[in-house]
Amino acid sequence: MRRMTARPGNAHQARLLKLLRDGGPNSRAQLGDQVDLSRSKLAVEVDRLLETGLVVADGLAASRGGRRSHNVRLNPELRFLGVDIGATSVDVAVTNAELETLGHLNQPMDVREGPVAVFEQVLAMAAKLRASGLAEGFDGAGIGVPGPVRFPEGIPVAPPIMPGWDGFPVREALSQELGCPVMVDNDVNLMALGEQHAGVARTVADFLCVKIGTGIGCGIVVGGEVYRGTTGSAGDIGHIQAVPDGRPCACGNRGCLEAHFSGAALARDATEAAQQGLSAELASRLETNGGLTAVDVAAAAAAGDATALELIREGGNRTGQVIAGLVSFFNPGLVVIGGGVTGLGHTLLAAIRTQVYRQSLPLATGNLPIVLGELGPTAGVIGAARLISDHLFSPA
Amino acid sequence: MRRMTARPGNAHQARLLKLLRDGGPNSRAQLGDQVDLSRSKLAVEVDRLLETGLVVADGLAASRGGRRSHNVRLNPELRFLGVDIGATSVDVAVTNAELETLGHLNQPMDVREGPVAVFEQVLAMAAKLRASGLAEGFDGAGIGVPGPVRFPEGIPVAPPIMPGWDGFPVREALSQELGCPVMVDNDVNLMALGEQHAGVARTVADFLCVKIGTGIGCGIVVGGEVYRGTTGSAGDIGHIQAVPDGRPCACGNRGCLEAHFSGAALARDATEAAQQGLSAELASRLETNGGLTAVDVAAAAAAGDATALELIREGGNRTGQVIAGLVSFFNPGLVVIGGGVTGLGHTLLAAIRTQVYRQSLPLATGNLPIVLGELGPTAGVIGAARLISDHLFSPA
DNA sequence: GCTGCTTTGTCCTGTGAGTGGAAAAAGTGG
DNA sequence: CCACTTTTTCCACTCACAGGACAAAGCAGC
Repeated sequence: MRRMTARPGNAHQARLLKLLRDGGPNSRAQLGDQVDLSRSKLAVEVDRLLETGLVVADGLAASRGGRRSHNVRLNPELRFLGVDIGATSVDVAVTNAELETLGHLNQPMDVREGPVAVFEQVLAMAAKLRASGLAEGFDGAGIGVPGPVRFPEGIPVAPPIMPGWDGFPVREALSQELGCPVMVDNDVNLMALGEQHAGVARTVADFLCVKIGTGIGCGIVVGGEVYRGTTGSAGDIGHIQAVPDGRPCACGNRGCLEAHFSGAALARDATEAAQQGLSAELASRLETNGGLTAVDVAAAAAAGDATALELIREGGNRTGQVIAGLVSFFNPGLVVIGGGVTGLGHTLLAAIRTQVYRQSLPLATGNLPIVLGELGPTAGVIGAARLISDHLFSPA
Repeated sequence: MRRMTARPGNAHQARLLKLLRDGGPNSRAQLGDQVDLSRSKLAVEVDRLLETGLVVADGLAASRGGRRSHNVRLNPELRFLGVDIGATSVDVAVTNAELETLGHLNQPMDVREGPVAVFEQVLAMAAKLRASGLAEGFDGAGIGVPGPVRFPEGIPVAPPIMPGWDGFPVREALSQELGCPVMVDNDVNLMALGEQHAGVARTVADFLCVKIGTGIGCGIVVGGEVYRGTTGSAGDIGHIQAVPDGRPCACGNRGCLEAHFSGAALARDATEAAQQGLSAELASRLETNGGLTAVDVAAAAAAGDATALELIREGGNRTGQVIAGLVSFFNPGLVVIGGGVTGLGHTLLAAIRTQVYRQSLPLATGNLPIVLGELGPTAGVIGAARLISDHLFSPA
């Protein structure tokens, strides 16, 4: 199949495409109920979309009491590629134009190997998905990287945990390789987009999405739009001071949140505890696996290990303290917690909630849900697909 | 003069009004250069604005090499009222439609006397300004109050420092009394608007405006628009924890920024220091005035008093620490410091800068000016006038 | 003061977006 | 088969707006 290259010709068409993306197949009459256009105008725009091939006819709709309406839907052959590059693993997924995941691969990988090696692997994974018959090609791709991005150009800037990526033209390079439009963003922003599109944040205009993985970051959504800050580093909360004169951090300061709680810090603290003989559970795991990760701590906690629980609780307290500050400042309508350590589950959530509800003022917390993300590891790739579809479904 | 009641009939007219407000008298030709409209269309819209009386002819412009163009300007008889209610004083100013301050009054006053008493005084001040010939009436008024506001309705909600105001229909009541449209907002947001309109933030889309007065608050501007949060309490940074297990705060927690540094806290600490004999300078001022305020501390610091300087420096450090966190999170293009304690000047600013530049990452601070507000005590009233003019100069 | 050139303002017509009514087409339930 | 509903198409009409033609006004040089 030839890849689609069409873009909506005006704001009405863009609106219709997004309705079809978010609401699935729809009758012309139903579409008419949702947009404020006359029937005649709507018919014209739908016809034009059909001509471009972005939208196809899809049989007759159920009757609403009279003549049955003709259904339309986004072309089911459209394919988006969602890529979520984490610090220690990569997720690649294929979606249709309605952003339903058709296939999903996950592989361990170290970002520090640099963009060339990483993208070789990403392209191989994409090829594998294509080979399995899920796609003949891609109409667009969204890429998430674990660091700040100069968004308009799609270029990582000064990423602390991924040296070698600074200034690498990710968007340009991948667009070339994949032969389709590409958008690049911070992985945390994509998680926020994912939860907004298909997760817990569907109905909230202003929310925060805190991702606790190898590092800690925060997606900020203002009025339904991701806010990226002046230089693309908004939401970089890992280096907010959580403990005065606390642990030294890679950034050169002391007491950064990330130095006290994150996947990496948790693994380090757990190993330390195991070596000091504070926890038999952790020690045995350390021996078996030759190392500890956040997953081990989660398992130990689930098994009732007091040390593991305490580590989680303390980390949650630190995180909650920082989030409490952000809540006072930003007054969001929702806080989503996600990322690798969500396995720590309700122990973590409870600690965070306790801090926030205690420290922030009632007006800000009164009606503020603090919840775990709904999409888990797929939030990133769905967000990535959403990113590129938002781009492609906007007037050229 | 009969008050104007007209509003722009469409987005073009709104655009033109704002150009005339921000750029002063302008020729039709110049306006044409700034908006993307054909000359014919422009002429029609300008004529309609002339008909409404919002805009008047203003002679001939200088020649640009050919026929001289006709100038137009906002009706010079339009008057806006800007009211900035602080915790301990009230500012009232009259502006023309170009938001130039024509008259300004300031009076001490305690908000805790409640809305009825306060507005009695505000109305008296407005009447005084009117009586001095500056205005025959008002076409709109903007009101700033020192606490969170449910913005669409113009009603204070759960304001900690102004009991008795909760739920008082400020907008409705004042609109009745003044006989003109009224908009109400948090005083910090208005300061941000003021600095954006006529101060240091004219060219910045995303910035923070930290006001340190009796309390501490922060105006947030995202993409040129004030962000107010889900319940109107965004920017309420006074109760972010600055010192773990620090001083008890009126809100019930410990270590809130406001408990450690603010006009009130500074006065308290200075008094304590004077009583303990730590500073002769402060002690003598305490004796003379029967009490100390932030102004005394500023004066003592200017006179070189070590204790006063240390108080300011410590407060600046605390504030800087909190701001550093906000900078990491929000990645603004500018931070403005304002409010009553700006008298503390560069000692304070230096302390804040040190903290922020040390604690936040280079990508966020690399090109981040941290400056004092340019407008001082007039920022609030100018912001108030700007608020109501933005409202009135938008399509009905 | 006259002449050629530039800019500004006005008038007028053409175009394309969009609305809303009428009528035809396609169903449903009795 | 009939009365009624919904969907779709068709068409005439309105309105916003662009852009060209032309007149008015001003400048600079002679």
